[in-house]
Amino acid sequence: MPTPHPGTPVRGSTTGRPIMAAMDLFGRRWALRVLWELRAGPLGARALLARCEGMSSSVLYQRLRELMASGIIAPSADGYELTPLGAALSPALRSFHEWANTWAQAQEADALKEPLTQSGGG
Amino acid sequence: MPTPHPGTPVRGSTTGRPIMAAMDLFGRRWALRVLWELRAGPLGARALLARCEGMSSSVLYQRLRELMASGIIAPSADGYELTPLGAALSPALRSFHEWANTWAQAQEADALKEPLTQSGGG
DNA sequence: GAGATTGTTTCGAAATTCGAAACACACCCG
DNA sequence: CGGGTGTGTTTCGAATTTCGAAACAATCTC
Repeated sequence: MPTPHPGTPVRGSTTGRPIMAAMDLFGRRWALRVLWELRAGPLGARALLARCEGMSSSVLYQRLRELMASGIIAPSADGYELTPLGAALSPALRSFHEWANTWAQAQEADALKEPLTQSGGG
Repeated sequence: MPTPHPGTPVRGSTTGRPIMAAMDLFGRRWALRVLWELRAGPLGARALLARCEGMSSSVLYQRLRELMASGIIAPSADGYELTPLGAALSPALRSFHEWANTWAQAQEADALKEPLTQSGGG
């Protein structure tokens, strides 16, 4: 399970197109979440574990290694922090966040339209 | 492994914050990739399998079920297609794509700075 | 130097994904 | 109608990934 790099074949694509390498990297459990938690500033390993309920430390360190190898995060005095490259992901994460809110609204709308789980919807 | 929904506890968060549900959903292998492949228009299951080298059909159908349950994709006459909600992910995917290109450039720059794997860099 | 806090690794168990094969259904050709 | 071909989908054992809990190391406090 090598860390994907742009320009190198990855799982899902032999071409090494950067977007494919990125999707291999971020399609791993907790990878996006770790970046999300680091967006506001550095955090230590145990702080990250505390914020990501259910993440096991073995996976955290696996992800940290991968993200460091990718140049997205780096160790700092206060734990781990986004590098400039990692910070460049912020627009994408923000866009993601906005979409998630749209999603939530759509689900609420659906719930109103389909009160089928209750007998006497009103 | 229930399909995550905004407003409902998911792996990694009991709060059900939409962004957490989204990260649970998209942090599964091939999920982002399937959306990426569908961004330009509908594709059938076998076409998706062909585009995603190495994806097994069992996982494809698992992801398709989850994405349908989430209202992100829907069956169409030509296979599967993004719903309006799914299409709303395009800005995020595009932003992601741009970042991946930045990443690739950063890696090229690094390669020039550290010709340590060759004895007589030049 | 004992206790508390954080960083990190280890390892068996559980969950996920792979990989290949099979079944079902429609379509086309003769 | 009978046989190929192409697509959609499910199944199941093997391989990989993640979980979960524990342990060890290093730092800081008192």
